[in-house]
Amino acid sequence: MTESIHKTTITDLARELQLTPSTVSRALNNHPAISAHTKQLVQALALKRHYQPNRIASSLRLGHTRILGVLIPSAEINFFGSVIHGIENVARQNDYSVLIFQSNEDEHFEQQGVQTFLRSRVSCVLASLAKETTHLRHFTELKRRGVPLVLFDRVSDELDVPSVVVNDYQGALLATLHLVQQGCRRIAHIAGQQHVPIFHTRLQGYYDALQQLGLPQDDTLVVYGQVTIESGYQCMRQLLELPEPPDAVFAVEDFTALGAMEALKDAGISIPGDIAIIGFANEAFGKYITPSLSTVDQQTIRMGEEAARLYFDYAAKGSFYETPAQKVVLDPVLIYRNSSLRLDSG
Amino acid sequence: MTESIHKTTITDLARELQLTPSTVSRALNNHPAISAHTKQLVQALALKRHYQPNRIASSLRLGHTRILGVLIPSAEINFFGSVIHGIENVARQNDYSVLIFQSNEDEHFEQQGVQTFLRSRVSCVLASLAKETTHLRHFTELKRRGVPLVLFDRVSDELDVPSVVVNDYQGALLATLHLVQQGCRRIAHIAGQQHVPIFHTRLQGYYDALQQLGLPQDDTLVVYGQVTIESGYQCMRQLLELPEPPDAVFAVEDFTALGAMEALKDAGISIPGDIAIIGFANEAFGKYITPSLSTVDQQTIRMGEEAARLYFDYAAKGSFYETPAQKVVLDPVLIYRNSSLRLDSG
DNA sequence: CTGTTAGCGCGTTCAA
DNA sequence: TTGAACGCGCTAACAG
Repeated sequence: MTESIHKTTITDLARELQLTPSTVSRALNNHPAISAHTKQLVQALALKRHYQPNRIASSLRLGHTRILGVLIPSAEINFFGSVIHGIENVARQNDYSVLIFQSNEDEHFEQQGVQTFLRSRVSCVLASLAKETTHLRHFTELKRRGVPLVLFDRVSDELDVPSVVVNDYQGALLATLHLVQQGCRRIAHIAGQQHVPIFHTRLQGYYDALQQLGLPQDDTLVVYGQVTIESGYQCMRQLLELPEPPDAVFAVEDFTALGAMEALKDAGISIPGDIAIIGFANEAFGKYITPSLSTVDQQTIRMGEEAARLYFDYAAKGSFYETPAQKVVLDPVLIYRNSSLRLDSG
Repeated sequence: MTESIHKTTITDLARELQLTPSTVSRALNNHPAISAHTKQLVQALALKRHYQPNRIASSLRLGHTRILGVLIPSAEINFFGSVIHGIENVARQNDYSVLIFQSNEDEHFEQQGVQTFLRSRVSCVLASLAKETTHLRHFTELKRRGVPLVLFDRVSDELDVPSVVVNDYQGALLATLHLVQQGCRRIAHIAGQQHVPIFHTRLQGYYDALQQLGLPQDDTLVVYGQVTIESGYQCMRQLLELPEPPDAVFAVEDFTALGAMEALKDAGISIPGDIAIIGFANEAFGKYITPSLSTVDQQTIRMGEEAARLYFDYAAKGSFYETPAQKVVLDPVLIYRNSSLRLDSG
């Protein structure tokens, strides 16, 4: 289709310069055994003829594509958009390209994605698992074939491959400590479903922070929600009905925090004066609501950069699967905003 | 690198079945001239040997790659993440893949992106121009070479190629009409920099709506801002100081609207009771602020889908550049939320 | 219905 | 320092 325009090849250049394709190829790739004169000649003509090397032919010959296959649940989710941003920037610096495939949280699509990457002969697959993924065969298949695989964010411990995640535990710890530092003493936690690993981890971080500070652990201060705005609202109402309500709330993520804030506003309770609030994830809206929402940033761009770097580091060292799989754990970053700042110094 | 595992080829399959590679190829591609028996035989063995067709070889032979090259300013911007989402979904349905390149708003990177796509021999380029792009040579080059090019959102009229944009004019018109429909009569507009086409268009839509309704055009009700939260705040203050302040504000986009809302809150003016507000762009935060922000949705996912479809439609019809370039103009969709709803029926 | 032949464009032996 | 020859894996034209 639509292939009327003739594309210049090294053969064309060779013919015009009375050389062989091999020499032209070498000259273009800056091979040491080619005279400076010839190189100049070839490169000048290549420019003049608008020569563009055919990567397909080159890939076929070389056996690899310089393409990173990125498998994500959805590009529409901000988190993954940022990760793509990070990956693509590092890829570009290494003269690699990025192929995108969305699983749309469907295991079947995920398998299809792996297959597409296999067929495209990508140099590496960077993946974040779909929520509903139960079987990991398609990923072990990649490994079996020697295709480098790096996991990020939604990882699996069963798969023994390099990965990068954010330290949820530490994020929860820091968030809780921060509230105490602001003078709060009865810190509540609106938790998520405990079968989801990250939500469970955040609860642990919350508990351990209290323990580290010698604060009592009051189980009435922990309520379990559904990780939605509405659920955050309900959970907050529940906390307000306590005989001794909290003076601060650490919400498992920002939407929950938002719901909690709405409940407080409706009840005429001041934030952070009466009750301080902190969320988790640094969603885009947090900066714009009133009061602005303190939260824990998950370093999404860096996550993408690190994932890509993991591949390049291994590739530089030689083979990918002969080194033990490195697990990069990113430190989350506290974002101090008005919903939790009671003192002047954050 | 890391290529120890042997990959099955059609030749391997052919040898094992005492056939020729051509027959195997045809069987796998479901060629009509192959017996059902042979097809079954081949396909069974392909499965058994975990055969994955080599797309590189196929592309080299066929002369095209079934890859869409997507050039965007940044994957971190929500808008473009959604567009990618739309593009990838349509691409996948057609058994195409999506290659991503970010210009990071830099013309030099943009050129580099086009070059990468040229070398990768993508089947089509879908692009949204970088803000600072002045020269269009790299794009005309694509056209010159017969590589299909579809522009979306940030398009250029100089380039005579298919494109898809959202109807900003109509969005502004609808937004203004909506405010009037809610009983407002003195509608103000916080405008953007008029050298930016979309901002200028929105102003026109605003003017024309007033004219259509026979409302007076009061130039003191139009203030020009910088399209930031702070600027929105200042512009709103300016409007409040008028001898006859407005009873509604159409802001050129959501961040401006947000700033305006903050100014109103600080002044103790009720939204929408005293002054109704509507923004533009349907940014993620609008749903979550109080009151929730009415706005104009730009149909980002559909924009991606339509852009991809534009290519597939042309490709199906034959050659890309022999048909006049179609300009798809998407109808924006009004999102009615609390910042503008004074009546029960939206 | 299947086999034979050839070539897509490139990079890499081996030879000179 | 350059050339000749070959093959990566696949598909399409031509034969039979």
